[in-house]
Amino acid sequence: MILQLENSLRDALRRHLELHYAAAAGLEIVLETPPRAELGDFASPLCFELARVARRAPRVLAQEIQAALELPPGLDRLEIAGAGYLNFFLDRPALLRRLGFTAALFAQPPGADPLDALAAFPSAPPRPRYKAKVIVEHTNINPNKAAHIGHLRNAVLGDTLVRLLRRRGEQVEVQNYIDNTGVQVADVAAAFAHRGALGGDLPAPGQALESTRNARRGAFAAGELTPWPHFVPRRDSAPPRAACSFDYLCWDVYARISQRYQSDPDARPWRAAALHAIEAGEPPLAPEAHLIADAVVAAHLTTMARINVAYDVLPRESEILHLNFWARAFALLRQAGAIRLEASGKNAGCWVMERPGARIAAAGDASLEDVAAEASKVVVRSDGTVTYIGKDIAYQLWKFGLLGLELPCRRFRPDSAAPAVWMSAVEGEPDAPRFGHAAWVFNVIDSRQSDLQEIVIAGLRALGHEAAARQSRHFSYAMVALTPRCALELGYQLSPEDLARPHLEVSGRKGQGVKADDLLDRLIADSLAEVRQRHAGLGPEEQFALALPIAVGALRYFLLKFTRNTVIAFDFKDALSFEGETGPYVQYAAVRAGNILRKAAAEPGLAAELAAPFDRPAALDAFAADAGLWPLVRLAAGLEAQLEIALESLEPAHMAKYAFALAQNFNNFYHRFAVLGEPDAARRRLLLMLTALVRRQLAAVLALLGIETPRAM
RNA sequence: GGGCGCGUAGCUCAGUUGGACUAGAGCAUCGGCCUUCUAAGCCGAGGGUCGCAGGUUCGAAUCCUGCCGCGCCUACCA
Repeated sequence: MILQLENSLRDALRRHLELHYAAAAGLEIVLETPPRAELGDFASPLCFELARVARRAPRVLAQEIQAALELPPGLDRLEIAGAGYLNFFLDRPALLRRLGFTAALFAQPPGADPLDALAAFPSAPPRPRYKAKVIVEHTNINPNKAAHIGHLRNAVLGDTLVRLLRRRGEQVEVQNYIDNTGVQVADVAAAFAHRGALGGDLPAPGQALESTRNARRGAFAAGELTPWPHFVPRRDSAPPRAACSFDYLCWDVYARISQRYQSDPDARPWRAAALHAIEAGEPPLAPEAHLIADAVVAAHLTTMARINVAYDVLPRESEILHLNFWARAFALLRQAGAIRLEASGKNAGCWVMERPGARIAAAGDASLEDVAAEASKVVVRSDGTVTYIGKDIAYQLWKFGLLGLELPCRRFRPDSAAPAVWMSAVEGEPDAPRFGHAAWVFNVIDSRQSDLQEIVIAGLRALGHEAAARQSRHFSYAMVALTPRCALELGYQLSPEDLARPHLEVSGRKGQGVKADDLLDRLIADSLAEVRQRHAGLGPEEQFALALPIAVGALRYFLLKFTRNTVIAFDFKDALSFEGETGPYVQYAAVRAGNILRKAAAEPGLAAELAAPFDRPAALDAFAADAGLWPLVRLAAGLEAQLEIALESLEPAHMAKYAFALAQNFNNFYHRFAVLGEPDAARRRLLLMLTALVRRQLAAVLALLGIETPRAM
């Protein structure tokens, strides 16, 4: 609502400047929200900027503009403040009408939840910017072990980006790339293959998978676990997650084989042999590796479903290789001269690509050859196998439809409770959608890989795909690390240097890190304990249904409130908090607003009043002029404008901050105004309409963050 | 060595792309508020040389330069 007015005001200002101030050409029209509501609804410091080029005093220019500017409809007046600020005031009663303040609130069949009626209120129409398919690639967890908090940050950021884009009306395809032929899967497959030498009582992978599955099914059938996707223990007799989760089992297997490589040089060839067997499709290791990877993928999808993250398609690396995506890309790269076969130096025998913008530094003791080698990246190893860079260039080309190949797909686990998702396959199903062919691509990958992402984009450029290179975005974010305190809490041994560090990187190889499902389980246990205290009268199922969205809300908000390039130093104390700047705080505000509305709808006299439109213009004007109430209206109506800022800066944290600010303002309102106790009927009606507006916007912004609004808290 | 990022209250972080007398939140600490639409809340207090030094300009936490400190990357791993 506000966004449309803001845009029309910006257009009016631009036209006015073009017409009257030749010097203003190319000047950006900056509109911001004034620090205090009495200063107006939009402010522009453009006269200061204009003063510089027009060589006249800002205040004089402001007065000229004030006298001559024709305000677009919906705006009431323009005031000058300070040294030359332009402060614009909305036609506030008109905005209230557009926001539905005079419409009937609850005209609906009896028995329905009155809050459902809020969906009928006007909201801004979608305004897509890209006007073409957008691919967002996220999650991308190596399918060899359970997901940890670092993976959660990726998935939550990616999923929220998708939600923001879709809300703006963009056509988005969500891809989750599965590296099922890489070193990490090979390591776990090798561990199973050498389980005799590894010691312990590890069964064959198929058997291990079957036994964890049976353990889970048995516990579920016995009523000890909640249904998919959470599988949370209902009783103390329920098996721990580690006993019935194949990805947990693999977590330990991976840690064991990694340690074995460290301590036993004789074990190291296992890895290369496994990689070779997987690539050649040799049984039994290759089919076992596929079994392991697909089972772990299924576990990851379940984990992500717990926090409302879903995908459209899962392209697997095995198809990138076997369907000759790489072979095609390799031919294209050679043809274009983008890669060359190195004849000498440390990369002799490799196909390499120049690092973009690489400069030969004046190196101290490094030889010239080494310095040159550092400026180039290996795309094909001397043994003829392709590196990540090569595969990713092929994948990126396919995303843009530039490879000339289609990716056949089959339904992944169509018989499971999970939502439908497609997975690449050598032979696809005929009714599979046509994936790829996007105009914009966002790769959600942590900032440690920004170097590689730049090289991939340089690869597109080297092939002459300038537009695709420009429209490839590395949506980067900093890693999740552990505070030393948290690492100690988890029982890890730390060196004195580690203890002094601000944060510690998690190491999957050492089996270190906080597993995603463990964290969620703790959050659910904590929120369930709260719910039991507050809603002792509810049955266990209902209590659980309330506790779930609160736990998920806490987790998603925690991961979203940090801006992307802030390293999250993970600490249980902060992550498990439900107070202050948290998801549950925002949910609580929404629930409180809903409670007022439900109570209003339950009072027969009031409900009848609310079912009719509101016709008291004088009361509406007085309400619009109330300086104590307007800031909340202004803030609540600004959702779309905030969405634009969040998308412009690709910063989901901006949306999280907005959600918190709105909740905070509403909580303040909640304490200052007794809505249902308001004696003046007309004013009570308007306070209720404001409550309805805020409830609607809070639920909407929470949904954008992938957080549900619980029915009660 | 080079590249990228960071340095703001005791702690964890925001800061609308250079703007508005007083740099904002949350946590922690201290003090108040439940007979009222749920206290997962509200109100208040203390706490800051925005790493340091220069520069650019009407105006700098924000831009430029140089230092200091920290993190990540700089593999024929991804």
